[in-house]
Amino acid sequence: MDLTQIEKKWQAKWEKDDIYAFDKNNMDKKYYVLEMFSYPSGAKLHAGHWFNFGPSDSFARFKRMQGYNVFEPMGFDAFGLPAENYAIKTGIHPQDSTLKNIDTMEKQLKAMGAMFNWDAEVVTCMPDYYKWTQWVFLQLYKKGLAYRKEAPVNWCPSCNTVLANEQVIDGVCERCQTTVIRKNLTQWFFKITDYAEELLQDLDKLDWPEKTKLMQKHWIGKSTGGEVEFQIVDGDSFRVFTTRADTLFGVSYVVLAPEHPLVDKITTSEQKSAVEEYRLATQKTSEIERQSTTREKSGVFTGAYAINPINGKKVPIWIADYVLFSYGTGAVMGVPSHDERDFDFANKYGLDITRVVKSKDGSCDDLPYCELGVMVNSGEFDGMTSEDGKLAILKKLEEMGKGGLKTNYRLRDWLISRQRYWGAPIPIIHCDTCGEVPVPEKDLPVELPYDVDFAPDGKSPLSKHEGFMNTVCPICGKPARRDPDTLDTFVCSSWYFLRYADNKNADEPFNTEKINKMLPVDKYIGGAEHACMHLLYARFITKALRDMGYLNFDEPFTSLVHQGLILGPDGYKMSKSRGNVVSPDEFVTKFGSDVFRMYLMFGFSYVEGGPWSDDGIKALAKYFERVERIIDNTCTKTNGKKDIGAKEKELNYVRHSTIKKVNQDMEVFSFNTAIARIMELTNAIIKYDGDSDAFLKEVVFDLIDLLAPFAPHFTEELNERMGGSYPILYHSYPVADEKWLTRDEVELAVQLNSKMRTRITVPSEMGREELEKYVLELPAVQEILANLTVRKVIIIPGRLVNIVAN
RNA sequence: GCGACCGUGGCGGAAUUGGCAGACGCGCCAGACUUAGGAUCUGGUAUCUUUGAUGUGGGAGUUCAAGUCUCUUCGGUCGCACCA
Repeated sequence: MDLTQIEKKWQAKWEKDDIYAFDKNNMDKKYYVLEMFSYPSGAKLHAGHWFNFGPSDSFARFKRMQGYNVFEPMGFDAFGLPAENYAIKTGIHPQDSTLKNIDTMEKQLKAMGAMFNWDAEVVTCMPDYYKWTQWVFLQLYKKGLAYRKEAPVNWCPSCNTVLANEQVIDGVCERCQTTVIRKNLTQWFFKITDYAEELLQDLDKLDWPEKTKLMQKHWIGKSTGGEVEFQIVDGDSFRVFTTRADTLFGVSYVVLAPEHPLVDKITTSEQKSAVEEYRLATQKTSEIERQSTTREKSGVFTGAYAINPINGKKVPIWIADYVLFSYGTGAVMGVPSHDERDFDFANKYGLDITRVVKSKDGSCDDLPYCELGVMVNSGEFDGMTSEDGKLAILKKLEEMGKGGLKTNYRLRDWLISRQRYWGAPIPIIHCDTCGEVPVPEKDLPVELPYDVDFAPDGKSPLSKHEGFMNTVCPICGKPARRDPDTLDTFVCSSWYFLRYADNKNADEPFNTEKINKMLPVDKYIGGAEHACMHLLYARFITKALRDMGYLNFDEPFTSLVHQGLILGPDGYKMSKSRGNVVSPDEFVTKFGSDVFRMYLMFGFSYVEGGPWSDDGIKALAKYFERVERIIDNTCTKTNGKKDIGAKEKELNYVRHSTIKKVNQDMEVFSFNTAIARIMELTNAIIKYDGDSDAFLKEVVFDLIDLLAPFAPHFTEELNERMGGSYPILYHSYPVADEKWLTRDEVELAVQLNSKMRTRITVPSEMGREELEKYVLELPAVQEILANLTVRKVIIIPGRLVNIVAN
């Protein structure tokens, strides 16, 4: 069979007959399968794209054959840095390269033969889409969930531009090797932290991989503790966050993050130069480095002192880079006796170390002692346990107006502005009179101009485009300037799954009633690298829109599956720079898309992925030929016998156990084992040498139906030869008949002291006692047990009998 | 550094969730058919000193029973907030 030929033939027919059409009137059985849309970076799809889309499409087909009304849309996440960098390098405009890439990728995706609903397509860089991305921004802005503040960015002093983290290699700019510093710029943020608690709580509702939920949980990073206010001698006050208020009496110094605004105010003239030098050095250090616990601690004394509110003790104020301004209050208290990090720090700089907690059983007297225990040297709190002491101290501080209980999250607000060209413009106008003014919704979209100089020179590219920048204030009508920044592409991708359901709507981003029926997504499929960012942002936007009444569900993705990564043949991630990118095209041309797709599904665990190898692909081509031979042989058989004898019974057992297993495996994306089962059924059909032709025909029909989601074109062709109804996609997926799954006899393993001794075959309905007696009386067992006393017999029905004896 | 995950034949990978380790396939070996074979079919294929013993990165533990649970150790992969 010429597979590439029949693929073209069936694709044309399927398109003509519109067999994938989603039935908007049958919402009761809707099933929304969504693969994370792709970024049109390279010109072509690589094997990894196929590994994402092929198997998940097979899953969608499986659901369709189970009778669901399947919606499987596709689109492109088209804004972003790579297109812009490519443009800077080559001069090709991001819009041109992106649209061209989308065009090629669409063609390739169509050639795959997936059941995508192309009429629902979404492309994020088109004005009819980003208009609504801007709308989302405005709604959050109105709700007080979007705001501006200063924030540090990676800055290359030589290129004069903001760098993405991935453009910073070992602390230097990837383009010019200049040391990258951290610089404060005014940036837009979304207040995702307002939803921290709900984002955390609702994880329990989700059918997601446990590890992903755990990662989000950690990312949100809830910790309950308290805040303590320290008064600076002759100055302001500041608060520290701590989870160990019970150690408050042991504070021997406090530390501010080097970026803390108070540092300038409090630093004494003698310490000025040392502090300045330290702050400059900190600018060059990344947060990941700063948090490293193995790195030697460093810090500088500011010359100022603060008062510990609990005991009035005067302690020095230091700055140190292990304190992050972005977490907690940007200040911590140093308790060397009960914290490893503080202990090292105090030893290095000769600070006091006072023990204030003892182990409960007096067993451990070493410092630092980081466990909970019993409080000592803590005045009125002596003798309290750490657990009680924490609360008691915080309660007292609260009475004094110097602190209290506080829950802290590691989650930070989402920085959404980018000083880049290739993104959705931020729909805000800055007016000298009226200040920050949102663009009226009727004026959306704020269109991204084409003729922009996006060479990096220290400013947002849009700020240099006078035609774009100059506008009038919607409130007072005076000349005003547009915001020159664009939105993070994660904003575009945090609501696209809503637009799919209503992508042609010109009046609103989506119709509430429509999406309430279509959403949430029933099965979301994509890479695990999105565990924290995209998946968290999409959850946040969904909840924010819900609170504004635009939709009525709490979570966007009910069930989530991560596919693994297909690595290059060398075992490394595929990348152009390594030159290990595997293109599917030559394999698709040679073997056909069905063979290629099924090879990906059979040769790798879907969740694990692994290094590419084309060793097994021929095997799948051969397998297709074997199946084709079976069909052709079966077609020539004509007798109508359906008698079920021993041979038929055996084949029927394999048939129904295969069906059962395949159905189970498909649900959990265990495609490789599903295919292995189908191969076993194939082998059993080949071995069958009975003469009940009509029965055999039934089994063969089941075989091609089972295969249909994996090899849609091939099975459609075979189905036609067999005279089955068209299209095979509308057949119902085989369902196991339990009555054929019980066998008359079962084989059991017989073990002595857990070691395999022999195997026996017994009637499957044999009871425990009868079985025990039977086994013990077997001559082979008698022989083994010659000089032994039986202590116990363990029977696992259908599996084994273990005789414990000595 | 922090967090998550993984480690099973020559290879890709299974193992009903604590119950016969190595399903299915590749590769390899032998045979059949053949002028021919990179086609097809049949059989074999964890290791060893093979009446038996050993074996799931290494070491310990729990259990009648451990690839699976616990501890420890080594190695690898992914994420860490401006790549998407």
